[in-house]
Amino acid sequence: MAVNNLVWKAPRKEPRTSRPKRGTPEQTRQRLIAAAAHLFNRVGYHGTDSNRIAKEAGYSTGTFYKHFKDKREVFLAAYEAWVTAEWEAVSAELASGKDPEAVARGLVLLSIEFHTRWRGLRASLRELVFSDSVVRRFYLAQRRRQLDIMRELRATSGAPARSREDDAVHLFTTERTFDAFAQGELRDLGLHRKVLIERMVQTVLPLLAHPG
Amino acid sequence: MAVNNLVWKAPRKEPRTSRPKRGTPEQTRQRLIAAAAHLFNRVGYHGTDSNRIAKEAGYSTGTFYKHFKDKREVFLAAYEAWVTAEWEAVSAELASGKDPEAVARGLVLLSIEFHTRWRGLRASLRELVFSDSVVRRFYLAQRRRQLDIMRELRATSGAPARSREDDAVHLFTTERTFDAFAQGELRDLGLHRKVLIERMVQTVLPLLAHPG
Amino acid sequence: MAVNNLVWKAPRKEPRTSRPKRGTPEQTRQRLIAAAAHLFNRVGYHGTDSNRIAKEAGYSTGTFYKHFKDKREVFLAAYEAWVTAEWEAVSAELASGKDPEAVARGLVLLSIEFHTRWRGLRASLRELVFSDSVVRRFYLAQRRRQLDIMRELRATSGAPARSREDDAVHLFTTERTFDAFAQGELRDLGLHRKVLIERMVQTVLPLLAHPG
Amino acid sequence: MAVNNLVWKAPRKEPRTSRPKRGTPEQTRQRLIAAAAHLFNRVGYHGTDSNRIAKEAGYSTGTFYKHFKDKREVFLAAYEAWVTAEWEAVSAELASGKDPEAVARGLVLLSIEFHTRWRGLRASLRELVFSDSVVRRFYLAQRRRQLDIMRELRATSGAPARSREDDAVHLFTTERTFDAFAQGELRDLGLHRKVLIERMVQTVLPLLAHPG
DNA sequence: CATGAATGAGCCTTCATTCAT
DNA sequence: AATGAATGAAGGCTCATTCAT
Repeated sequence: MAVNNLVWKAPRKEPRTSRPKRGTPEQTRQRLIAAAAHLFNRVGYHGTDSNRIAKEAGYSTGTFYKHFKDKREVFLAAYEAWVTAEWEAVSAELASGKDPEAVARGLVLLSIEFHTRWRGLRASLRELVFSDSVVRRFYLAQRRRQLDIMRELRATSGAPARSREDDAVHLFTTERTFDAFAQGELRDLGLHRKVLIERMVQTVLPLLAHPG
Repeated sequence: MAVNNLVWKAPRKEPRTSRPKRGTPEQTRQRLIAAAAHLFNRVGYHGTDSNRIAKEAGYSTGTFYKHFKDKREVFLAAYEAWVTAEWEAVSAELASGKDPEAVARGLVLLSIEFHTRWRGLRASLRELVFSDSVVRRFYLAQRRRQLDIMRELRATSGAPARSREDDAVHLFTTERTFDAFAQGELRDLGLHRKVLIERMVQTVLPLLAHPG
Repeated sequence: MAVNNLVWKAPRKEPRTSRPKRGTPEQTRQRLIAAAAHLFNRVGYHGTDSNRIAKEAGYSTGTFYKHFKDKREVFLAAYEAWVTAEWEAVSAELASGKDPEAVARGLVLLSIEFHTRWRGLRASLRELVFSDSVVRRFYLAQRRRQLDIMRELRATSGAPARSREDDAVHLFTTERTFDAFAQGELRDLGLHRKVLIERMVQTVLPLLAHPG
Repeated sequence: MAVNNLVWKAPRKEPRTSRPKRGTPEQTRQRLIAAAAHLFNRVGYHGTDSNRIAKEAGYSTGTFYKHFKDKREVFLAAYEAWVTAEWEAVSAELASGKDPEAVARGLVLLSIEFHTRWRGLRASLRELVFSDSVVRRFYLAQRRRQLDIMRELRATSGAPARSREDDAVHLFTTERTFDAFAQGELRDLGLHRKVLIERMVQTVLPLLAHPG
């Protein structure tokens, strides 16, 4: 429950293929974000062009710029939507009342799904964090928040305290591994999905479980 | 020492500024690669262009295209140079004869240094692996090689065998963590360098040490 | 009159300089074609570039590419506009009701005028027909049509039938001779315009006149 | 016999594929011309690059520019070589002592062969005549000469005098028709080679035959 | 004479963004 | 609020030509 107010903002589910016209500004905005996310995930940030986003959402070029200052702004909005959606899913899983291992497994599967769904965005994110200071600031804010949440989570679950550094390594590890799932590196590298999922479950478990 | 022939190709260190003229094609090529690496590391792959790389190396536009089909090709050459250099440094460290923990610490520090030196290249690499199938293939080849080497390494050192999946998680973890060092995320996230280095040393150690 | 539906498409005459803004796409397209024709006629296909065409039409670089895939595409559009305009003029002349010799003379003068107006385009056309297979296909389609029309024309006028080969030689002869007029070869070679026109009239006449 | 000194300059036959090195300057020059002609005929003037010509001839870039001021200069040299070779062949045919119709047929076949062998050069020629004043002057000089020769030819053969304009139309007709042979337009337009050759023979005959 | 590395003007094309309607 | 035509800076790449060796 505590987790719920960790979420920035209520998400809106939007179909991302239909071509609607005329709605509230907020609807328009959401449709544009959905279209942008869709394209970013298919061809990456640099492979997407803003006119295309508008068209894909069923709007004209100009409308796009009525709602977003520039391309980076949709990117951040899409990024935020993803983080929001993921944390909501995580909250739900944590509140599910299942036993720790089941929850850990649930979280792992959920993460894989999210990373897969948002893979293009993530692939671009890392470069933009490097090359674009605004994206960088935004990203770091999310990151700091995640570390805070993890600490809180452990406190809530009764798991033993860990250093912020350990939490960071945990985040880095899972992030990178889930990316590997999402990008299809596993198959390419001859790794077994099942085995790797098990490792991840064991990595996540200590965060949730009361000590032995 | 077995590791030595794991190295792809001898690297050439080259100055990267000044205004050279009339060199061997190989010299020119190396200067262009060095300039490209320099620029990629400063502003990322999408932040530079081939004309800029040529000028940075002290050559004109056309010279660049005498040596590389396109920007991607220098990128891959720079990437390869980095991988080569890193594996040479790793080999040297492994052959140093120091005790396992010292070697592990050496490897961690060395990795941090390399990741820092090549941070822009790495930041771009991840996106290109996603968006460019040629880069992807190249990257996967390197990756497969790294997993093979790790297995061999452990066999040589007498460390207990581990699944390929465990090795992969290890690579993912260190890769992402060293990136965090390189990109300066630590300071931004309020993490302590020393502590994190210690964690990494403990992560690397099992690869080198005899059990017990 | 049968000839009228041999015409591909209605032409649009458009001014070619000034600085237009906000037109219908079709207007813009026509202005670009007109500017392209103008430039091609002045400096040939290889003597211009798309940016220059756009500027000449009063638009910016990007606008050109909104309307044409590349330079070749405007070239073909301009070529088509010329063929269309010429056939319309030919139709009008044939429907004029004048006596055969007057019509023949009218056709010759008209052809000279058209070849002169479109000389640069024609000069480039021959090379492009050789070097560019798309232009070649387009050109051959026009040519085949011309041969068909000539046969039909003769049938209509009651002139005696001729082999397709004779028609082809006729086309080749007039084409090349009118080009010579257009390119100013006559003066350069010390030939008399009047005399040459007479020869051409005599060449065209058999196509129109009843025998005897 | 008069025809022989109508020829500008003795031709040199050169293999155009081998890659020889070191010879007299004249040999080098001829090899370069041969290579240039070969390339022009394959891909046209604008499709050929000077470095490629040099390489094809077995020389380096610089050598090319030692022998020719620029690309246009080799083009003109190749053009001249072709005209020379053709007139030599024509002379030989005229001096063969065959009856007029056989000679006319011989000339037609020979022309078709030459136009075919030099088709790319010819395709480019027309555009360059339009766009390049130097080429234009060169071309006109050849043309004037051809008209002079024709007049002389008729005088020699005893054929009836014709106006220079008629000769010009003759040249235009044959030139364009032979180009059509060379470029393969016949097949594309559904014309019969045999028939067309016969027409050409009949066109050429009046130049050679005594009246009556 | 010959070499071939180097030059750089110039053309082609894309795409983020603006603005008149 | 929405439209979409238009913009033009920014790259990508080629190729005729030069020049140091």
